Amino acid sequence: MELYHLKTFVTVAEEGHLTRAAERLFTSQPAISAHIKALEEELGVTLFERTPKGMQLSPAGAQLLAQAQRTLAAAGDFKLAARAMQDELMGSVRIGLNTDARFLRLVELQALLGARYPRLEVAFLGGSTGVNVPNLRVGKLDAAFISGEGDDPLLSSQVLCEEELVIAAPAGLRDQLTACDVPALAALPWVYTSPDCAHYGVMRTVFEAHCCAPEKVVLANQEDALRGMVEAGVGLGIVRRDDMREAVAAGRVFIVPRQLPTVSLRFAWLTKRANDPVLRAVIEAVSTVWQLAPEAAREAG
Amino acid sequence: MELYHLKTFVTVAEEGHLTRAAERLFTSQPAISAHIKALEEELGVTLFERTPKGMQLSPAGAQLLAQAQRTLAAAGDFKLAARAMQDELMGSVRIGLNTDARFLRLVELQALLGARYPRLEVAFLGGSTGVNVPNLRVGKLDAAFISGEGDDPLLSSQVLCEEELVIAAPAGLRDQLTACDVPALAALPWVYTSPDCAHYGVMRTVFEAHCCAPEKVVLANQEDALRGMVEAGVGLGIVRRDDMREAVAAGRVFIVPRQLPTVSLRFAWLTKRANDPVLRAVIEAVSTVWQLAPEAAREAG
DNA sequence: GCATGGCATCGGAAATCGTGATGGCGCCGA
DNA sequence: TCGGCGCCATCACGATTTCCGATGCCATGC
Repeated sequence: MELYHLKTFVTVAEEGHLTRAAERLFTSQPAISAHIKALEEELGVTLFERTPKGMQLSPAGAQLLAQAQRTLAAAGDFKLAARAMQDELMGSVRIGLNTDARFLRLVELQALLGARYPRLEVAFLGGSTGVNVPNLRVGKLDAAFISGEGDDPLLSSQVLCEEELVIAAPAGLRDQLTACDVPALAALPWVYTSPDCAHYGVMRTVFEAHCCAPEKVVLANQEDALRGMVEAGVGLGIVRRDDMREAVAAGRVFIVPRQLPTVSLRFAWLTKRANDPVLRAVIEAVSTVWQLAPEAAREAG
Repeated sequence: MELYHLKTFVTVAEEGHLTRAAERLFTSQPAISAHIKALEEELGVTLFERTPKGMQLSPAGAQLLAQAQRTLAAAGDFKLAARAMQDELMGSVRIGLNTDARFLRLVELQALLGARYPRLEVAFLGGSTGVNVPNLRVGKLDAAFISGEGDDPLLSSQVLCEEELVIAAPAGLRDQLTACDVPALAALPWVYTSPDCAHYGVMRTVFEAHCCAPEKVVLANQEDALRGMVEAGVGLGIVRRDDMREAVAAGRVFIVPRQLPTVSLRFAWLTKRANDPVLRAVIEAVSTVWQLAPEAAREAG
């Protein structure tokens, strides 16, 4: 028993004639005659009384008609639902964060994704560059914001902006900071990040160029934790300039006048998953939010 | 899109492998691969993600799975319902009556039909032999009780019993009925029936044999009406003997001691509909109630 | 009595479906 | 690192099903 049997059954019941039903179904009368016959034989029930005027539903056929229509309706719903979602992007995407939401423009990204793809489930998972990269590799994340060069061979990424880094110092240390040369800075207490963070690389670069190492006091893996400690007077730290504006204006912190190399904020994903339409949509949305041309996406070095 | 596509879809979703699904469906792996492919192409939706471990439902496929199962369930219900009623007698039958229910053993007949065929709708429609026969011919009745010879060429019938008829007279006429010869009877007032009633034929036969005609007073088409009029003293009438026992015992009526020919009570139907299973079942039930051998059914003369 | 309209049946053509073999692709263990 | 393995996609061919046109039968209506 197949759907076309049921379709024929219902049509014949509605039309009352094999001939008319055949016209409505764009086929021949013998064909639907065979459909009805096959259905009746399979079910062991005579569905119609054959009269000289046409096909009249038997009592059993009348009872079964409703269920046949229900079945066809269910099939129609199925098809309709499928058609409705044929172009719609579905699924879920897990995006790793490496810094605060405002800087990453998450609200705008979420708004854009929500408007374009209402059935897409987006999860923003807090973290850091250091944890995001391995999570990408093992599939715990689908995409992530990272800072640095993006030189992982398995990852692709696009640059969103250059982060301007500065050395921030607590106001309480201003007296000890008469000279701003590197060795003097190294002698002061530092709040440092984990080695897998791009800021750590910047710090290391600066000090290694002068063959000295900073005085490490405490490790803060999370950016806001590091910033809080700097503001609280624990020590110096490397932060994004715009992240410190408020504290600088309030006088709790000052910026050491020394130029640092910038690091790239990137949006990264597993190269081999680049063809996933969900991923492509997210990348496209990120590009839009950061006002990049779509071709700005580039393979990782 | 056919049911087997949906069946394959659901099975693959449940098994997670084309190969296993193929085993469960007793077919080959390329076959169901083609099913899935055809379904996906028709719907424009990828239902599965192909992984090295097998087939994993895509988000769209997961959403559609439930509706596919609903459709299959509806189809299964349809089949089940059909199978359940494949041997069960259904439909409706209209049976014409020509006399009182007790004499026709309607309670027993109804009980038997109800027990054997719970889905059969039975309608007993009051009437008389005279109206039942044309109603049978035009299809207003499916079967009927009639009295007489059943010589209609379109009808078949079986004899249920012989009705013993008597001439009943009101007690008030006893004085005038000293002689019981036919001419004397003809001179008395008669309650007569319509010409299409078998009793009328009996009356006519009796009087025509003696070349005289009864004094007609009033026509009573319905048996109980005739009986009531006889009891009320309106005139003589021809009735079934056992129908008058009560009135005779009560002294309201007496029986004229004259032998009358009997008429046959028959159960009749349209010959060309004799193969209708519903009709056959009803005929069989009537035979049972009247304790006839099934082969007692005979063609009309 | 003939024309009409309805369904059932039949034989051949056409499309469909199923099968077995084959190939590509990841994964895993040696 | 390299076969072996499991899995799915594809192909060509054979078998089955399906469809069509023609025909026949039957009941009805004019």
